[in-house]
Amino acid sequence: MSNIHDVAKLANVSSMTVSRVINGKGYVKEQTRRKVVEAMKQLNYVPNGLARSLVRKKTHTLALIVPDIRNPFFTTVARGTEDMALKQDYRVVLCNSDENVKKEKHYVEMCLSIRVDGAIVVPASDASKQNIKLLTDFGIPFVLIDREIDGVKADIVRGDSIMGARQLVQHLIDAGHQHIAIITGNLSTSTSRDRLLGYQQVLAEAGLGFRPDYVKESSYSSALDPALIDELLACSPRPTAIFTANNFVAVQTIHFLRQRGLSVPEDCAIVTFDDYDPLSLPEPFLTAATQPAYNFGSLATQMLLEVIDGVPVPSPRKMILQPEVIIRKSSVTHTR
Amino acid sequence: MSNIHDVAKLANVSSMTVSRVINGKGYVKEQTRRKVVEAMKQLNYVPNGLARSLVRKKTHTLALIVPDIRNPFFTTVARGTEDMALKQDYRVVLCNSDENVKKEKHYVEMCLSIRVDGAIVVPASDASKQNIKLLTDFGIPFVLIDREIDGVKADIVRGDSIMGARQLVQHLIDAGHQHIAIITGNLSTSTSRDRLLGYQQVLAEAGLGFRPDYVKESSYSSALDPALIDELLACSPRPTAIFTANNFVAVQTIHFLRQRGLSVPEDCAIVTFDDYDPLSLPEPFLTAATQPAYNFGSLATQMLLEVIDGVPVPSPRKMILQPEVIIRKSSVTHTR
DNA sequence: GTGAAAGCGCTAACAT
DNA sequence: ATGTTAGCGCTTTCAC
Repeated sequence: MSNIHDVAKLANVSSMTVSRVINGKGYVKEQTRRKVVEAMKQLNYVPNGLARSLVRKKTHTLALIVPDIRNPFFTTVARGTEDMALKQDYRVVLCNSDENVKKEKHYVEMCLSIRVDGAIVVPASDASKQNIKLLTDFGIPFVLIDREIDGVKADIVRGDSIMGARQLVQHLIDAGHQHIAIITGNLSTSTSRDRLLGYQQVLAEAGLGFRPDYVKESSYSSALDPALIDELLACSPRPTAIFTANNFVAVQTIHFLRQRGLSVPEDCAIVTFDDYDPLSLPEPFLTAATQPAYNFGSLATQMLLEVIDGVPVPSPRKMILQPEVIIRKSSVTHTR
Repeated sequence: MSNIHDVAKLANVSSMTVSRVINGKGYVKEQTRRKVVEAMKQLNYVPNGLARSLVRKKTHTLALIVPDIRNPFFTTVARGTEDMALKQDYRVVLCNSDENVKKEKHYVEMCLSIRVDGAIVVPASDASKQNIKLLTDFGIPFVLIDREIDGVKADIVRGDSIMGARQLVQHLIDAGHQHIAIITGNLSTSTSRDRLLGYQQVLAEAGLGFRPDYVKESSYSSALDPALIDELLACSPRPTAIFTANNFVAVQTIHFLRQRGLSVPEDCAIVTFDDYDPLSLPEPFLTAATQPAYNFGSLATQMLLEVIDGVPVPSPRKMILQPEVIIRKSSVTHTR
């Protein structure tokens, strides 16, 4: 692989002139320029990005750290990020934390090592605080997506989990449900806490009272423990509806309910946060509070690039996008 | 951000000694080592990966180029790749070609510029040949996944599309279907051609004869044109079953059929290649030839790293994994 | 318009 | 066991 000196030699100029041609700045006589371009072609020259980044102190690389790339929600976030980044000539290194703060730390350290220009992070949990601090300490600009971190002031793009939860639970109450359970995600994430909060608020407002045994904590990404379902079913009275933390939990909940001979929505209605991805269902079934995942990604990237480019903006900036509740069969018993 | 010289100065040693400590090779007196480690901590020192890669001519970075990160199949491939790469201390830059050879080229050029150590590619189409040639020209090791390219000899991990197609179509014939249509992916991909081939083979063997008007070409990732469905329905006799190119096409086909008042499988059975991702369906519906996507990713990465490490292996190596056909409701009319 | 020198932060190779 | 020198491939700065 040839380098800038090879090109310079072949074109009978200095490497500085070649550099000017590559970057299109500084004065170069048209004739010289052509000689150089010709030499570059002949040698199949591709500038070495490493060397360039080293001297310029700019890598044109962003990191996107998400908890689970298999979740369609984050995949869509990734597309939003990638499209926006590409548009502004940045590349994105995709990192998968597995909802694991330690793995997340590994990736943050990688970010430092390869000198990314900025990071977009969906924090694994509140304990991600230490990882965020690393970014701060090293002066790497970042934007959070989806989840706030307790005690961290940072730019963020997220949904309104309280509001989404309120609407979903209100919908159940309107449909006549009085015994509504909830399966939350890991409560060390802000979205889980907010969804629980919205649930509690609406129950209280409806005078339905809060039953701790109707609340089960699970996780957004890992396997749902069927024992939780059994515990809920053993409650008296048995819940007639469940609000699940996200698409993933919903699917598994339905699965376990059916396994136990219960049908949805007749025996138990289900509402959830986050839709399936559009590709997945021939016939959408789940009542869901859907979020504009693609926009989460593209907006966060836009915000990040503004910070990187030194655009003067107030800090921290919080963009809170409203979910849209879509009523489907999983929560509607009677045909209208 | 401090550099190796700062550390050296603080520890009262040369930067070479610091380098030895960082890399844990060469002799360093324990006492010196401790001084250096102390200095590194104090300065929050993180070695500059760019400089290191530049001199070592090794980036410990792989590129994974896939046609669509939103397709669960490729997402799972990505996880397999990432997990295996991480295990061997490589990072993965994820690139999305959008089934678009031009965008793919952009990413290949990026690979050259950032000097990735190797690439894993699901080629967008046969026209990806030129992009593959770029990699070859610059001596960048690569492994293909899923799709062969006409006239390119390269390491590859892929499924057996012919066999999968054969089994799916045979299943339909066994169920009594005589009029079986097919909606293929873009025929400039080898998998599409192979699936069509398997379809034709089995029809011929069953003496059913091949009807060109039963064959429609679509695409794996982009929107299905409903006109294709109308054309199929207008055939005489009307097909009683359709073999679709992949999960994506299947879902859209079912959607359009239902829109036209036909039910699946009663009015028209559906079989397809590639399953949904496990997260997506509370109640799996589609009869599918499923492929071990995670293994595609991890095996390909393993092969690639062997090449990079100069392990002597025969070349090209082809790993062809068998699909598993799972019969579900979309193709079974009668309860047994 | 073009070039020479210096240096980005690191390590390989050769001292000592 | 540690240091010195040179150079990876590029750009910044200043000179001509």
